Amino acid sequence: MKPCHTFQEMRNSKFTPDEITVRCLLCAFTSSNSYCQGKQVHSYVLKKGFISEVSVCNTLLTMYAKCSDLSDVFDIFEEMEGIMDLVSWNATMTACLKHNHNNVFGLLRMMHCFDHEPDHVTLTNVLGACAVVPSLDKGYQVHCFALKTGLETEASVMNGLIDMYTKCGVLINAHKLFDSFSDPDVVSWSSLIVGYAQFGYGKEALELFQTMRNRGVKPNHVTFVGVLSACSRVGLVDEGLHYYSMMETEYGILPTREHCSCVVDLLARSGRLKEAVSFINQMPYDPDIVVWNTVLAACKTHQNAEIGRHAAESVLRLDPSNSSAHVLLCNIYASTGNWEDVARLRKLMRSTGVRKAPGQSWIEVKDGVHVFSVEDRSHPQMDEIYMVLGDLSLEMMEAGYVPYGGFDSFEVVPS
DNA sequence: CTTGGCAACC
Repeated sequence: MKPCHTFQEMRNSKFTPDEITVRCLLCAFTSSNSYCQGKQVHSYVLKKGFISEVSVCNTLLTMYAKCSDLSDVFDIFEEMEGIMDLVSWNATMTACLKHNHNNVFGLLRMMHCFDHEPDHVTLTNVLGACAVVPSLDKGYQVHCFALKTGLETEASVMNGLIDMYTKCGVLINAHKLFDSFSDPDVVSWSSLIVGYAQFGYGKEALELFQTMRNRGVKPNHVTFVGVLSACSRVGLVDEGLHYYSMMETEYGILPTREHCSCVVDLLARSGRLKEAVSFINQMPYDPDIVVWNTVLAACKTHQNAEIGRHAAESVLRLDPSNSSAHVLLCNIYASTGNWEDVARLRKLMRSTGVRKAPGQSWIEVKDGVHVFSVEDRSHPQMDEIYMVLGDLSLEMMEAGYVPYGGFDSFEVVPS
């Protein structure tokens, strides 16, 4: 029986729907992602005057956050002045975080002005926002607040802190916090494993995975993404393939698209390019741009023109304006002396106006964000920055560092 | 019967 039919039947009966009925309906439409039906309930809510009920508004906020965009969420939120409670603030923050809107900190300041005290849901959201920037400065402030209020003991806050420190690259803090946690769950373990894997500590990640299993915590699909990428980073290809099959046979977890991408990365990065392509051909998903880009990058490293050409052409079929695939394909044609195709591709790029998007990086210093892009020398302290950069580059080379892609792509001073 | 299925490949 569908919720809308039950609702219709109820309206024809002697029972009158109340705000609880409405909330249940909204929950149902939120989980089935039914925007149109959710909107109809919204109209009903307005007609029957339930809009003055704060819990109904909160459920509306959640429904729009899941089924629509932020403008619908803010429309409701702005109409709620005077009746909003802690849940309203939290639901709106969750919506901002979900839609990558950078207003979580603004909402935190606003809720403070409205005399609402943050709870563990608020802190979990704010920590999530610290992790995406990422901002260690703000993260430390939230950590202090969590200690002061005792919210640190809350599992979601603890996991949020572990994830925040991981994303900020301070694995020591993440691990310390993890050790102080009496009862780490699958999320805590996975955050740490993924963190170690991402920063290149594959061995440590795999050791953590082993300890986790020994302690009887059941890994899930996210844990395995971490495990597979850990294997990929340190070149443990056969171990990675072993974990990939273990995932299904021992834990009954069916591989998602992410797991398949990890296996492609695992094979391609180590130079087993043919196997990577045959894995792509037999995996249960249509290959997307991510997997072909992975293969393409690996072909560049391992100097494989034949598969590289296939990968680049596949990327361009899915995204005809992909500039880096154009450039790499050009290089592949050139490396095999295929000058006709080089000329053809260069002409095509000029006529379609495909240009390489400039790379950007940024760093947060105190309360300002400093942005840098290629060949941009507009920063007021540029001379000092390049002096330090030059020293660092020398030190790195003396230590034996060879940049990815070789020295020809390594520029100390822009031309 | 109102906020959280938190953590994820390049």
